[in-house]
Amino acid sequence: MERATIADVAKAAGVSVSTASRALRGTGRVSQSTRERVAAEAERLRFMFSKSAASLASGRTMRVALLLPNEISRWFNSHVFEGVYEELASRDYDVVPYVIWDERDLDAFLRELPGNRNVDAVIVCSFDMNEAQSEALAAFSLPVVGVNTPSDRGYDATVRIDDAAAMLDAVRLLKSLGHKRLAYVTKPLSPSPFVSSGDVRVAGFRQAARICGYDEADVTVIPPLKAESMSRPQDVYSGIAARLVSAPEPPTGICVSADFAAMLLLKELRRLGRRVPQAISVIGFDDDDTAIASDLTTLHQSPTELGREAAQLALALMDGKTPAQPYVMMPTSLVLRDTTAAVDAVVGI
Amino acid sequence: MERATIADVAKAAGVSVSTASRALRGTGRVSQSTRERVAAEAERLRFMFSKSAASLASGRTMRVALLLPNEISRWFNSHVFEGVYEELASRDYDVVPYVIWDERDLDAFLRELPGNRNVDAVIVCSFDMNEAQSEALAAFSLPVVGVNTPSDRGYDATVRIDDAAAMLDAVRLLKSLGHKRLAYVTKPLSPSPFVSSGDVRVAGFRQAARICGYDEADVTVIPPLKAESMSRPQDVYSGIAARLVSAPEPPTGICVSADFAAMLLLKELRRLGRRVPQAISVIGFDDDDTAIASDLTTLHQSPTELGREAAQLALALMDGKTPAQPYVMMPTSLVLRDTTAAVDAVVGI
DNA sequence: GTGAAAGCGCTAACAC
DNA sequence: GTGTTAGCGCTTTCAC
Repeated sequence: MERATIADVAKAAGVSVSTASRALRGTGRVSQSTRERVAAEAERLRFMFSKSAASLASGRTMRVALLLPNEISRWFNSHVFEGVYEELASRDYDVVPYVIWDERDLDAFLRELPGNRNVDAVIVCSFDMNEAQSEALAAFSLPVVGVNTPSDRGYDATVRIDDAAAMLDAVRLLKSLGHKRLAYVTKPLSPSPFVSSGDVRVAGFRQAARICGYDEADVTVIPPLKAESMSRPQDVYSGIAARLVSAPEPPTGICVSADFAAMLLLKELRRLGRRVPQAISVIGFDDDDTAIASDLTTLHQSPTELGREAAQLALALMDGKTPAQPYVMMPTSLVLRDTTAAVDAVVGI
Repeated sequence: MERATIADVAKAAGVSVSTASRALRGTGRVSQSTRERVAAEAERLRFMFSKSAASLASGRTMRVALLLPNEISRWFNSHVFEGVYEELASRDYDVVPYVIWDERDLDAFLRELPGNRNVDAVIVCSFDMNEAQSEALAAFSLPVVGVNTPSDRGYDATVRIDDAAAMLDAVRLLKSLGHKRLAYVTKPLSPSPFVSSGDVRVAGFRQAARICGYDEADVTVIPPLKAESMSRPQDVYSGIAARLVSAPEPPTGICVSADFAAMLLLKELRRLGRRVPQAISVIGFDDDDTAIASDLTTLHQSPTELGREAAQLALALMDGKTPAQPYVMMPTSLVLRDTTAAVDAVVGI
């Protein structure tokens, strides 16, 4: 397939290159007849724009970078990606992922990409950069929008879920079911130093417990473990399950920071002979496929929506608009399934 | 951040633009001292290459397109993406996804992208194009590599899992467990007309049954349903479960084309009072998180590996090499969990 | 080992 | 409405 350039199209249609450009892009004033003639020739010659040439000349790349702190395939990441893609693709933008595992990757990104008009915007997902790093990013005159970032500093816009409200929903449910002692279990840490630590969520849980009148002594928080320190992921949860169950006053209402972790914990609790939900209630977070598989009561969130919202903000910013509400909080919702029940229902253990 | 161009760097280092280019890219002969001087100035000026300018001048875009027939967030897609990304990113390529839902999307892709040097290669995932379409793609002088495509025609290289061998593993297991009647359940069709239909897998199952000595009458195949035709996904499986269970001679060994579907079917079978694995054995496919959650015996496949392999082939082709083995078949492996058991163990129902 | 010069294919003033 | 003219920031012969 011989590459036809816009010059070829222009010549074939008997117009100048600039007219051909205007006609093909629908900008400026071009007569109906010329427009059609040019379009016909372009079609005939199988003309395609060179994105590189267009970018170079216009300064707009039609490309936005999506920064991820870990695997593209993770539930959260891939869903955010999907949302971002949907919005951006419909406006003809390409979205290019960059997985940033460590400082080296971030440095490389910062020193190679955002400068010389290589992307039109950057969307940063679940990232926790230090001040210097986010300043470095902000220093480029590019829209930077964050998804579930720990703070708004350094971002032109951010989108996040309302962790505090979510935890309040969960704790209120447990309270209403009569649970006297609660626990919060954090999923293992990702190896990337940039993943948001989830502190907001734990803090939200603690605060919710306080609001609902729980005494600090009745609230256990299991901090995250390093995933690598364990042979099998399962082992992490058998340890935690044992610890929870063997406490002098075992908690009966348990919140877990992610469904996958909740699912594993659930298995371990049952393996230890604890009946869920009869003896212990478990609430997950995310509402992913494992929650469905485990019939897990959980807090539903929609990372796809977060991605869509983030992309819309990026779009607005790229258009030079100032979003009316650049810092967006998205709701979660409690999904009741089969791992929560009233404490009154306890029969045996 | 003021954009420094290579000309600025060259001037600052007191060399010509071409020398600066050579120095920065490590190509051609440049003296050690110049190289260092140029590097230092580039660093100082925070120089970054303009990808567009480089592409335009060199004809290489350092970008490869990944064509997906449906959501980026799907287990298979996002894992292939991850594998592709890993290989390509380490060689400095960007990978840009394009979700092709329908003919319109494919036309748009075909007419806009691959031409004028907009990508260096195309990787096509689980795609089933017609002859004209794959010819159109092949007509560009670009490497095109397929992942789990129904055929090799039109591709410079393909990577796929060995569906036939996988199904043989599954059927052999069921046979060895004493199951007399088998069934194969296909997951609902995706709305995209381009997703590989999975015919290879069903054919593999049928063949495996034949090889293992099953009579055709003892083998049931439930064809895929249109997902949209159902109110809830669950309903699809309650229907199928009822149908399987109520047959005059109900099958007791069931293969399902995907874990998520197997998991839903499993729930329905149990809801109907059938004990799995005591009365019925179920084998899934994929080995994703829902398989873990459901303790599902399943055929493990690694889409990440497929992606890596595909990317390596694309890399070789872009380098102008001819891969020794361009049509690669990857193995699956049977993972035994808790949904398969010997028929002898049947106690009650 | 280094420099000069000619593009790569397009957009964007600016004229008319 | 349409054409002319400069570039955009690089890479790449080709000289020297």
